[in-house]
Amino acid sequence: MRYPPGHKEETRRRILTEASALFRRQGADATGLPEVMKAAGMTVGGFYRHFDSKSTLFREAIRSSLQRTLGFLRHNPGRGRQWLQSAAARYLSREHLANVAHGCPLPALTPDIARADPESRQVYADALREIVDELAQRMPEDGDLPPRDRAWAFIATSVGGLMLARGASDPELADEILNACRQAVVD
Amino acid sequence: MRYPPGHKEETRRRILTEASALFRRQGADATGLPEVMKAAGMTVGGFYRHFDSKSTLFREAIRSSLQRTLGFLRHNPGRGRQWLQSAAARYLSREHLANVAHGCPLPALTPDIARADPESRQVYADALREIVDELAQRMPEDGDLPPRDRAWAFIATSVGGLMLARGASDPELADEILNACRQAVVD
DNA sequence: TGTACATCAGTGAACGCGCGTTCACTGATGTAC
DNA sequence: TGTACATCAGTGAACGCGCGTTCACTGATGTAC
Repeated sequence: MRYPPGHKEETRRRILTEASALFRRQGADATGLPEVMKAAGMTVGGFYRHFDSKSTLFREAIRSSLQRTLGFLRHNPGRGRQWLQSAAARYLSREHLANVAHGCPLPALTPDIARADPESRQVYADALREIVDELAQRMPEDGDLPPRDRAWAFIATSVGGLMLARGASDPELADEILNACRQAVVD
Repeated sequence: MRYPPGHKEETRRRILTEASALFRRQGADATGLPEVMKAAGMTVGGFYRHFDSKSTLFREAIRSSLQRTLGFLRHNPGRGRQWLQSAAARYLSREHLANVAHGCPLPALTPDIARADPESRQVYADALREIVDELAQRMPEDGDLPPRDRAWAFIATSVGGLMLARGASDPELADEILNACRQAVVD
């Protein structure tokens, strides 16, 4: 072969990274393959050496970005109330609000996923289960509800809050939403 | 004129209704004007007698569907814990889960709105303020946080929970999310 | 060591298609005189 | 009362454009003998 070993894998990874960012920023339908390939430093013809179709690319982008989110959760040390507070502060921050392209895919892409093919939704459901399992273990002991249910509520409030704040044109309104949700998730 | 009085307004309303449903079901980018006009029983050429552009249509669809959601909130009688319980039971139900086209636009379209033009985001922000005002008045007295903050958390958990549940391909997983959020929002 | 051929990641033009928007036209009714 | 013209919601073909996908080709390297 005329390329060093690992070259193809590296190219595939680069396409996936760029596509994943563009999908989150613009939505899946508004992002064209020519644009993705240009961002990866190639022309569009080469795409099909790496992926079967645009929907396969979307599926793999979901998979890799959700695994990245899971990685962040696992990397954040500790548990209990303190862990929750720190996780919420990071997730519901102005930085995360502004950084759609490299942030959690859930607030940016969940509606696109809900409209996607069954295989993509399966990838999403599997990753969501891993995320809720991880969170359930980190939940504080107190509370009437089982940890897993509190974990779901934490995810829903965080994802919903960040997403709603991103829609608001007014930064003050966005801040108000982020602050309220940050306080609510730690009780 | 060759059409009875009110005919044009009625046509405009019909286009808006159909567009609003299609946007929620398929996303704004995946919904074409020919499709919208066909759903309204017309051909595409007539569209521009009623709206300036597709983005204007999107903006008006957001406005009308968010006003509808606000209408449902206002119509639901009572306040306090009971009101919250009943609102959550309706919002986080299997019926609402399955009925994307005629349900609340927030879980279906917020990412599309976040990517839209400033005018559309302004319409969204204004409606969101009306919704949180309405909810804050209905919140139970108890709790450490101000009613408005609890209202934001209620919205975020409800919208986030419904959206996340819609993404899951597995109905059991979806039910688990809905149940957990329903219990969490009433404390 | 030299030569012929195979491999295959990537190029770039081409395909059919549906998009948002424009526009000349239709035809039923209202208005002017 | 009758006729000529204006109005305007809606039609349907056309426009330029970018999409997802295909495909003949390139050219550097590996392999066979």
